[in-house]
Amino acid sequence: MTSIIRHMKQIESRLILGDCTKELVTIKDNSVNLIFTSPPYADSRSQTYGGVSPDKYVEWFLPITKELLRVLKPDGTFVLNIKEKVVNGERHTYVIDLIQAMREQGWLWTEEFIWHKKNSYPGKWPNRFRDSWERLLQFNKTRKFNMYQEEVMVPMGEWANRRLKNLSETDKVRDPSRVGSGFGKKISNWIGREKAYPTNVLHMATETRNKSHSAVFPEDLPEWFIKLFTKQGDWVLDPFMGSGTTIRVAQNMKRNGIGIEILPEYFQLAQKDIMARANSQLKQPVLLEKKGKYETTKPKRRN
Amino acid sequence: MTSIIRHMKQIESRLILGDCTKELVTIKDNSVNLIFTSPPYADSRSQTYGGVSPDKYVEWFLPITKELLRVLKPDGTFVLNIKEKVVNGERHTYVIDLIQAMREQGWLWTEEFIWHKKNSYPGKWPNRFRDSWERLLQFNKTRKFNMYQEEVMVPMGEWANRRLKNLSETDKVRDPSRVGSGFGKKISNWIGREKAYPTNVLHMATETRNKSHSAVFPEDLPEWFIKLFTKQGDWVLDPFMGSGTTIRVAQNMKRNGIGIEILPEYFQLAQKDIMARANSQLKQPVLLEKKGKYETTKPKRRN
DNA sequence: GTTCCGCATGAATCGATAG
DNA sequence: ACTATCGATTCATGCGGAA
Repeated sequence: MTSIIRHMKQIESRLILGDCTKELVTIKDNSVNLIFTSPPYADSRSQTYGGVSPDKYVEWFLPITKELLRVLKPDGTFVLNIKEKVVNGERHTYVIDLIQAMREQGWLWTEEFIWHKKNSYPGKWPNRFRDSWERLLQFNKTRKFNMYQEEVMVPMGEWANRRLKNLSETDKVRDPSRVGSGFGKKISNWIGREKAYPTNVLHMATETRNKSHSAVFPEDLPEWFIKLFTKQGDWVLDPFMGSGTTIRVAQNMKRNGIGIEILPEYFQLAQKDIMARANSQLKQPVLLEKKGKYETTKPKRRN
Repeated sequence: MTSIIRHMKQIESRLILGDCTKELVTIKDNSVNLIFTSPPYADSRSQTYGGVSPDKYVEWFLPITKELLRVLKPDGTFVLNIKEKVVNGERHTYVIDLIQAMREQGWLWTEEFIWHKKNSYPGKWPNRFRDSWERLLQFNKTRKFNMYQEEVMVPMGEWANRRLKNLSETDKVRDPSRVGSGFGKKISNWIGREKAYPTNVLHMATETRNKSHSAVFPEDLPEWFIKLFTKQGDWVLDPFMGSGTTIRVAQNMKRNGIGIEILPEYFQLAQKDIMARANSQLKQPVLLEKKGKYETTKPKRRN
């Protein structure tokens, strides 16, 4: 089943109930600007998703990434939030295996961001501390991808105020590094700046807001990447939509969204939420289409 | 050339000038409790180390890890500080290749800690932000390894921080930000208060103190792992000693040390520093032995 | 002694330009 | 075309001198 929710300014959210291994074929080649997703981790959430065994994870995921490679625009980006499971006391290698296999498919592994989960659960095991970070793997199709770095700049700290008060003579000229790295500094360049570029470590708390879905990331996370890699009117895809965080954020940021979810409960949650937001934002959202062999929700149509 | 510096309580630091691919054979099987090292990264420091090309990195490193596997005690731990280079806009895979190759050698990849470099270099590029983290890969020989988790406990989060801040404002005690990071030396001040186990994300600044060696990590880093994986009298090995940070910290913490360094300049720095500390601590350090084909430093003997 | 403040420094990377 | 060098980007930290 597919719902297409049209918002103002021709922005729409297309929600698909189904298995992304099958539903991705309905998406056109080179049509998506950003894929942001957090697939079911191996063997986890087994009660909800059926679980994929760690040993078969790559085999299971590769046909999907192949389709993602097809639908992504050449200047688009794929951000994959993933974490390997500990199996029998050892970190399983399916994530690094996946990176290598995706490179063979043609993906470029351009970056690995770290999501530091500031408020991760307390707890430890006899041979292990709490795991409070996850990988955000960035893949691209080409080296010329769009990146809107200014959009995620952060306010400069107090440092600027303190440092820029009194400029010495060396500050006014470029001061080259002495170790031959070619790295230098020119302090006077910073005058008047209010913002600084971030790093590839993201400090964000986990969110517990949406209790009906077992694997929610904070809205900040997709928001940051949507800002960084898309502009208004672009297309954002989440093939493992869950309760719809990514697509909802995309909607709020005036990006078109395509979300695919296999489980009816989550699909309905996402649909309800996104319709409600469209409602409150627009006063005239339109549920354009709804079709499929099996109707799992009551038809919903407002104004 | 080898120097053996004996400290009080039978603690000694054995410093070896030479190539670790050759010198490791002098170390007995199953004799080391912790290996903590930061090998030269691919292609970096080429002016000093000759540089290993990313494509040949695994091939170059594997014979060394094989020896390390031999000398490590069954309940010991190997912590490898490493980072992949960006080559032609893409993260090179030599680090993940290495993990896989080491597993085939018999290593268990038990954990990956993240070192978040709070003060990483400035700079951004058209398609990349500053890289402000590094991997600390934990490998083990068996699943039953020693881990002294209580030794690295940190004050409880918010609660303790707030309390600490109030204290410091009224009493002007100390810089609270250091304590907040949880990994400083001031933790001992808070014994008896509420403590929590840390996570696998370590927030530490890179060090700018040691001007003669270009690639120093902060002392806090080896200190944390030495606390976690060894007790007094244990043996710590660093096959890429550099200017001796790991062995120096081990010495201060009353662990025996073995450090191997190929470059005479760094070796001498390490030796001088470790002798000096032994001197100041003990009043009676003994330089027990010094032998080798080539003497690169003047014999040094103090009592 | 202690606090304050200026200052040099560093496992970097990309694209343009030169050889 | 292919490789080597160069310039640009920009900030937390510890140290040391000053107050």
